[in-house]
Amino acid sequence: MSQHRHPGAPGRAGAVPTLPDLPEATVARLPEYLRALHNLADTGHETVSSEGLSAAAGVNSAKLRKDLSHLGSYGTRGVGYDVALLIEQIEYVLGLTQRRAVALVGVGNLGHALAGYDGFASRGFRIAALLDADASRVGEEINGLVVRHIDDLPTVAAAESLAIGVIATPAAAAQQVADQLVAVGVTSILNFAPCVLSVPEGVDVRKVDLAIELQILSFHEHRKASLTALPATGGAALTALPGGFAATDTQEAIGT
Amino acid sequence: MSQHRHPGAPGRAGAVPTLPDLPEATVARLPEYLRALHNLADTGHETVSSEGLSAAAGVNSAKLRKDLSHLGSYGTRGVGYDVALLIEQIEYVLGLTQRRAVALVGVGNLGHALAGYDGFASRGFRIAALLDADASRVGEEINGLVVRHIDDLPTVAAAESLAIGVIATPAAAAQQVADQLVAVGVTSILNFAPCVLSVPEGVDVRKVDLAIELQILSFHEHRKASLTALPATGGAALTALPGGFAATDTQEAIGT
DNA sequence: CGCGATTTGTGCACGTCTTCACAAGCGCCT
DNA sequence: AGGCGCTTGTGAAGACGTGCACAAATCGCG
Repeated sequence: MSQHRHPGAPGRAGAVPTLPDLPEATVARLPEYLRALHNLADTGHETVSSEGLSAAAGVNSAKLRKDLSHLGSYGTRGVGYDVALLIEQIEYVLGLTQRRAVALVGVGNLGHALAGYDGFASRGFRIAALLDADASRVGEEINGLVVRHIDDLPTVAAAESLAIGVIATPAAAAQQVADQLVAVGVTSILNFAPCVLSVPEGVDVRKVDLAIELQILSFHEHRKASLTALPATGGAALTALPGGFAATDTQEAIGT
Repeated sequence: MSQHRHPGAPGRAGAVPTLPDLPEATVARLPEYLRALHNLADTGHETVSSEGLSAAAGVNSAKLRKDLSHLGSYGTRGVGYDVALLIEQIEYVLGLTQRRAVALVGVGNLGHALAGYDGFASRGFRIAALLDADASRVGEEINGLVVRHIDDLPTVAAAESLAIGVIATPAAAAQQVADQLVAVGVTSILNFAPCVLSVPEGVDVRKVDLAIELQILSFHEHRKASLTALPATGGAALTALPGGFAATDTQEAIGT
């Protein structure tokens, strides 16, 4: 029937089924689709159209179809996508068929919350160890897990198949922790510390910086404010501006 | 001297100094530059080259120069950028010259951590209120702030100039909270709940989903694993594959 | 059995982002 | 004063991502 073939293995019939190498943008959206699909499955839907799924995931429907087509997806024209099948496929592509072990380093304010966050457990991950450098925190029990000292990392890595690490330490400690993680074979790091990590090639780092997100929002606030204020106040708004670049720039323009 | 003009106000001489409308990608990087610059300032640097700053921020130096040029930046050729001046400019563009008030809704696991996170305070924000719908949490004191009931939101908004809200509730409550925030005039929302929010036009929403970040890393893990495994095992790897799409696809290819 | 309604998958054009490479500008040294 | 080395700012090209619009495919119904 369907002559479907992966984009990743185009010509060679019977070629090894390497993962199609998806565009990064697509990969970043797949988890969102997955979440929406689980919701749909829980509410009894068996199939869903690209229109319906894209609405649930908050994206354009054409984009969704293109994304799914990249993974050689099985929709049926005139009907839509089989929810269960699509879940299975996306979970396979994302490597979620096995529950991945994650080491969480840094049990401070944020690390504490992460340790208790159900979202990790419910979406394919298992916190295999809580680690901290602070001896006074070692031994503390959080959510059924005991905090161990960071020096136990090699032991933990030996006992578990540990590929992913989460860094929730202060920025000053992050690089050292990253080095330790890499040393025991971790090849993916989720970094919550506000700093740049340098890691060897082959190691993936994703960064989440809560303050940065707010600062981006702040920019848009600033922009919205300046847009709505100016048409009303006209040139008078000039005097309200801080010294920075805008004033300099503007003064030159006026001086001409 | 410098005939500099904002891209945002191209032709009109003496035009109102609207913010240059920066590319979204640039906006997302400015906070990172800002953080790097603060580090440099703290370590006594007065100027920095694009090479140096880009290294500290973890980006390409050409990209950094282009980003900075977008905001009509003042570097000096042969020397570099004045650290203090650049900080001032970026902070102005990001709207951080005023300390912005933020309402944090949802004081569960994550909200608790966010309430205690210094990064907000140290980077231009002030948590103006902690709110929760759970009456048993109301009255609790976190980091010097008392948790108030979500119904007090209008009161809070009236007392403060409140433009930014952070949602750290369970997904089920997020949409309702978003509506309430919008109703009191919030125009930027940072959403930690794993769901899509629908908001009126003019309201910005940024989403942070911790599990999604891990799932993206998981994909890369999966990919790395399949890349290193296949050349060694060859076609035998076929039998090791899960039932999902790969098997279906492959079996068809084999069956032919 | 054929037709129309519906929905997927995708070619194409457009816009955005990235990167290279280099001219223009600046300071320093002689 | 002049030249030299360094660094910025930017034009142009290419890679990437997006969205439209439509042909191809499937189902259900008469």
